[in-house]
Amino acid sequence: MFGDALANLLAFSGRNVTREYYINDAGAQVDVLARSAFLRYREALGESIGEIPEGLYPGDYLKPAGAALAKAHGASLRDKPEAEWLPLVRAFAIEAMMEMIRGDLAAMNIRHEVFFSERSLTQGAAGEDHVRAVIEDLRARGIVYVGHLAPPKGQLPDDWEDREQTLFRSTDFGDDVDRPLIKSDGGYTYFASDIAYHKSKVDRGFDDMIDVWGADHGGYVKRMQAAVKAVSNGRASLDVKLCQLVKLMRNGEPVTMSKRAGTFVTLRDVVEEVGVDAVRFMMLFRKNDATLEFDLAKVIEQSRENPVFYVQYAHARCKSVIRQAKAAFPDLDVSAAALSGADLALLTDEGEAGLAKLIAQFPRQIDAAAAAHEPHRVAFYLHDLASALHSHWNRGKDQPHLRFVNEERRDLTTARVAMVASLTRVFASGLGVLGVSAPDEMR
RNA sequence: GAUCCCAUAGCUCAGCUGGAUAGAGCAACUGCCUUCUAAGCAGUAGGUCACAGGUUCGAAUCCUGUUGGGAUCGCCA
Repeated sequence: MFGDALANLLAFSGRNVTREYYINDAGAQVDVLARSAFLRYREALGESIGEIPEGLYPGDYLKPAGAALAKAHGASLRDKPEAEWLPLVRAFAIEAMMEMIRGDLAAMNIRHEVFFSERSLTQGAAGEDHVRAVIEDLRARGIVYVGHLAPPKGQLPDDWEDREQTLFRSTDFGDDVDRPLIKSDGGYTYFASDIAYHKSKVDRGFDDMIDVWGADHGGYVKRMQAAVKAVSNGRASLDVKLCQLVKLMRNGEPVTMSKRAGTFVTLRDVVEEVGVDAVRFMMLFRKNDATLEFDLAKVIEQSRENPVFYVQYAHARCKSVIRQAKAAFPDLDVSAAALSGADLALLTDEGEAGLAKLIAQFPRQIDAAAAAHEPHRVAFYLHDLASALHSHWNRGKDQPHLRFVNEERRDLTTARVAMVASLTRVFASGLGVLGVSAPDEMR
C-alpha cells in the first residue's frame, strides 16, 4: 500500500513511474512450495496425509492448488519420481500463489505494470543466465573476487567453518563487509539475484529506483545500494523504503500468528472486515518507518472513527454545496471554465481566506511529499484541509451570511462555489493519490 | 561485538528538512442539531519533546555519548 501510494504520488507530481512486483519464484523455497502442493494433491486424491511434515508449508491456502492439480492430472503424477513432477508442480504452485497474490492486491486497490520473475533471471526465454553475466562482468572489473570472510563478532555461529567464497566488494561502495554471491552448494545467493534484477532495471532505463521492503530486511540496504552503484557506474540511485512490520494486537494483547491455531490474520481479512478505504488511510496516515500497532478489535469497533471518513465527509460536503447551489440557481454553470470567471475578491471572510491559503499549498505539499518519498504528508494535509472546511462550514450555523449558498447573492454564491469546486478537486486528487475513494455523499 | 530504525500528552501519531506560546485524533469534562449532512463544530484539561553534552542568534529537528524498545548479522528467503 505504501509503495502504491508513493507511486501514485510520484506520477501525480509529473514523474514517469513504473510499478514492478518482484516475484520470488526461484531458490529452494519454491521447491518447498511445490512439495507442499504435491502433498495437497495427494490429499485431494483421497490419501490421508496426516500431519504436515516439518519443513513444508502447512497452510490451507495450498488445498485449492492441490485439488486443481488432481483435476488437471488425475492420479498420473502420484507414482512418478520427484524429479519428474517437481518442475510441473512448481510452475503450477507458483501460478496458484500468484493468482492469490493478485487477488489480494486487487482487493487492496494496488496495481502494477510489471510482474518481474526472479526465475527469468537465470532461465530466460533464450536460456541466458543474467546472474552469471553480472557476476562475470563485475569480476572483470575487479569488483568480484574470491576470498575469505571474517566470522561475525560476538556470538560465533556453531556451524561456522572458514571457507573460500566468491565475494562482492561492497565495502568499496559504502557497505560494512563484502558479501557472498555463491552458496556452498554452488547456487546463487539471493543477493546475487538481486544484483541482476537491479541491473535489469538499470538496463531498462530506470535511473531512480525505489524498493519497498519490510523492516526485517534493514540490514540489506547498504549492500543493495552498493550493488546499484557498482552496476550503474554510479549513475542510478536506489532509495529503500522500509515499512515497519505491523504489530497486530487484540484487546491490547499481541496476537501470535499461527496458521495451525487459526489465529492467522491477513491484511486482506482486515480489508474485508472494515473496507479498503479505512485500511489504506490508516496505513498511510503515518510515517513508513514508524512501527504500526494495529489493534484488531479497535480497528473494527472504531472503524467509524477512522480519519478517512473525516476527509471523505469533507469531499461529500463540497459536493453537497454544489448540489445546493444548483438547486438555488438552476441555470448556474458549475463547470471549471465558467467558474474561473468568478469574482474571488468577494471572498473576504477569514475562514474563506484560510481555506484559499490551504488550497494554494496543495501543489507545494505534493512536490515536497514526492521529493521526500513520503505519501503520509498528503494524508495529513488532507486532514488539515478537511478540518478547515468543517470548521468554516459550522460557522455558517451561527452566521448565515457565511453559508456557501446565498439565494440573494448570485455573484457571491458563484465565487464561493468556485472555491468549493477547487476544494473538491483537491480532495478528490489527494484521496486518489492515497488510493482512497472520494464519495459524493455519505449517509 | 556490529549495523539500521524508533523514543513527542494517559493511548495512537504529526511536526512542512533549523524558526516565535510543540499540534491533531482517541480517552475525560463542558456546550452546539425547527437552518447548506452532528461521520461535524466550539471549548476545558493534559507534554522536562527518553537522558547528558555539543554546534547555532535560535534545536523536538543537526553532531557525539548514554539508556530503553524493535530489526538484522557467511551460504536463510
